[in-house]
Amino acid sequence: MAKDLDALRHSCSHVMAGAVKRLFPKVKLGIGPAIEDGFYYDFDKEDSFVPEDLAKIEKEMQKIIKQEQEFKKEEIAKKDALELFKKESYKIELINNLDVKTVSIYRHGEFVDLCKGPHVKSTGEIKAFKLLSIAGAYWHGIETNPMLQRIYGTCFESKKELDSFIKFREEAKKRDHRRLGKDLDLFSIHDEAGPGLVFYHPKGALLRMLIEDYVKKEHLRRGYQLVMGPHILKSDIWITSGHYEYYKENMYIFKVDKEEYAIKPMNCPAHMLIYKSKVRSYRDLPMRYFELGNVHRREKSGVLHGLLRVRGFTQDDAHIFCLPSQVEEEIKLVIDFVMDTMKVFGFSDYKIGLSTRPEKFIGDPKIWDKATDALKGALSSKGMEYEINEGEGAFYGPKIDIMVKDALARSWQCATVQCDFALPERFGLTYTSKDGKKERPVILHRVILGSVERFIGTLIEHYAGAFPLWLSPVQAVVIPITDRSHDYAEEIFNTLQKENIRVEIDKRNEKLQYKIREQELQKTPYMIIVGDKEKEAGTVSLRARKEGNVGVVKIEEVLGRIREEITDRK
RNA sequence: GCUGGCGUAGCUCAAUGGCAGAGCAAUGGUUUUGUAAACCAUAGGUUGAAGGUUCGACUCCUUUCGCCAGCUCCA
Repeated sequence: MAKDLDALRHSCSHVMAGAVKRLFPKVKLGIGPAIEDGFYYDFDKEDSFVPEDLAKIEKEMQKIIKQEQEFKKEEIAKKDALELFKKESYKIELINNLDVKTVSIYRHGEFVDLCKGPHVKSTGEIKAFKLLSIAGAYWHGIETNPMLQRIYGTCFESKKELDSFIKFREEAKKRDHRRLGKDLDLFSIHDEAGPGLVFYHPKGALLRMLIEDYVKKEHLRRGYQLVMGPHILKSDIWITSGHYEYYKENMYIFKVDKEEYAIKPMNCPAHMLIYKSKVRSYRDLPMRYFELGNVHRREKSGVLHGLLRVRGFTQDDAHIFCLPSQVEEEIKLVIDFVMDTMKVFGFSDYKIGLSTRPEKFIGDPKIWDKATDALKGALSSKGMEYEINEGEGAFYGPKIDIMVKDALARSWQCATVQCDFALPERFGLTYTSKDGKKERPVILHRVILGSVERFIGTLIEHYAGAFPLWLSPVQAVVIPITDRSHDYAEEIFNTLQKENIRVEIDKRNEKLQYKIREQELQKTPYMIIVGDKEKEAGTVSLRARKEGNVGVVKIEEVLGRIREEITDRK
């Protein structure tokens, strides 16, 4: 079924290109594939498309669809294709790069495109489509190539599916963490202080603390040791680590008293130095150093995105020093750790990628193969499905990436495990083996959440701001109805606070409805409403997020309910 | 960084070359309220910044900073 949908979308992209060609005959065609949520087509056009053009193009597409033009495939000789597309320089380039004698082309109406298909039978089969946006995109996705104009669209088998897709996008927009971050007063980012630098407001800082506390405890429980390094290190260290050569563009470097320092973009060197501070035995391994390491990277301005892509962030970073024979077992433990953690935070939708040796690499290819096999072995022993990203590994070792999907169905990398053959070499790390020889340990870099910032961003979108009770910055609000019940409300407030429940009291001179509305918008899990009746009977009126009015209960009941919900998380 | 769009009060937006405005929020009052927005009043602005065109610029032009949608890169 998915294949049919791809053909439909791909056909729709041809129809769009046909319409664009009719309206703007001078444009040159790039490529136009089906993608996960629809399709796009890249065009080279002198002046840029404007949003109004999308409506015009859609109208023209409707005409083509109405005419029920047949998609016709032809196999033609390469030289004939070169002649046919002689005005389409991008197509010429594609044809020249094909190592074949004949190429296939598809026609509908007057439009013809180099294409291997498949397509639907007729343009009339396209029932529900919509053009979504215009954006720039490099030819072949290479930064140094000319930038073409890409029109994104989507297409479904029915109007109903299209409508629900559009609706999903609107819903997703509402839970944008940047919007919710402001509405829920969690964090802010200030131009005047620097883009990509996050300020945590009291509720955001509390949320972060809760996450970090959990993560720290889990690491200690799983045999990691907590370490800490400084925020600035001399450039010499970055020369040793290789970052100075490979990563300088992204580093904040400065001079003090003729000595050059850099703000750390990564935590590795500190952990290397701690390892190196002593002679290590094979008996010590594996050693697992963990740090909530705050790093700064000068990311390109165009890539910054709320909390999901920032310039200063905190990684739940660990380096595992181990024997080559321990790699697979350690990776299995990391995968377990990741899966357990994702479950605790409520994520179930993720995708795993395994990146293999790139063209430029360091180390012995045999060790690479062994490490890659260890990664594969760990994944398959866990019965996990993964995609292989051929040649996408870092120059220093292969890696596993675990992506979590956000509300806009964008995948964000959270957890990653990377083998590293470079750093032990560069820092001259050794351990003494059984037979008394100096050997190199293998290093695994790994993060579980990835960056705390990014993780909070995805959490906000995942829960649409309605965090589970254990993560809610404010767990309950006591709302007195009139000032006659202020004393009683305070009594209740104190009772909850004594139980370590994060509670607030709203004594403002406002109507009950008004206060409730505000707390609903703040996604507060529990509202404890007290008026004359409750005061009289020694009860409270409980209102729960999602459920609405629960009714009149004893405060002990509320406490029990909250305690249970908090311990439920694991 | 690149392509395109956008930048007006704390927030959401209006004013298309001719007196910068509304709703919400804030503040002061009135109201003592029963499960998603009571009422009145007050205050709030070098229209992101700098320069230019013009009798006159939120509006047009240049530069710059930032944001947004993508591309490239990435935790």
